[in-house]
Amino acid sequence: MATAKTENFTDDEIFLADIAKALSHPARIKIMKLLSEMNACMCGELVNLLPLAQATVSQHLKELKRVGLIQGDIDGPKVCYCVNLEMLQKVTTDFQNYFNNLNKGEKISCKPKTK
Amino acid sequence: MATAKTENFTDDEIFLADIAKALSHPARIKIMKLLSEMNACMCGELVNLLPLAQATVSQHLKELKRVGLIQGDIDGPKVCYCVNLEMLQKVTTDFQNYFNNLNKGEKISCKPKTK
DNA sequence: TTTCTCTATCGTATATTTACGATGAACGAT
DNA sequence: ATCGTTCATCGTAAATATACGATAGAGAAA
Repeated sequence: MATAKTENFTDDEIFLADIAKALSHPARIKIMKLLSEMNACMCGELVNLLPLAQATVSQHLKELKRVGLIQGDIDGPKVCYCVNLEMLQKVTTDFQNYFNNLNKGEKISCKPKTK
Repeated sequence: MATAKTENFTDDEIFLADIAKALSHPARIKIMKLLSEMNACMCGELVNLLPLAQATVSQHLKELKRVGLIQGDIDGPKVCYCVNLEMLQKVTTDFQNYFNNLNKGEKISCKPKTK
């Protein structure tokens, strides 16, 4: 026992945390929804559907692109964004496994006296 | 069309983003795992299992408590932390629904020319 | 070519996050 | 009462995130 202390986090832990970070803003949660509903969507359309300036939307898109959740195709002056299906499925199963394992181990909780 | 623009985000979007934020650090991903594996755990044990100072671990625990993913019971000078099962199950199904809906809408992706 | 549209990036301001040492409060044990 | 243990909080420094206006570049359209 008492291993770690200087030991770093695992790749899995870092991956899950990074995806969670990419989804840690309501705008990015919504962008994912919008992109999936519309199949694909220009950046400008997203700007119209969000209460944010164009530069800000572009930044959020960049963060989602960073982790691979979406991709953007240049189409003339426009950019067509869409969900990256492969990554989405990996993320879906990875989080499902993570949450299911958390549920598994737990049988007894602490006393109700929550601090 | 082109509704929104000043419209705020929905409660659902804010909730998912907030949970994602709580899980957006490897230490917090790991703390959830450790608490579920050990059923319940003193703060000091977590400190020994993480490459972080006691004050920092306490901060991470606070963030997880903030969104209700864990709870802590005072037991004399110690505090016994554990996963909040009800919240965990809500979060599990909420994220499952979110990801499944994202997968549903998508059939066609953009051209491969990812920018 | 000039102009227009679309989007990424720059610059910047503000707020939040992360991390740690130090301190203090709560409690058990002596 | 005093001491040791456990943990939260304070103070603080550095890094990161969020937001926007302004600008620049890449094409389409004229």
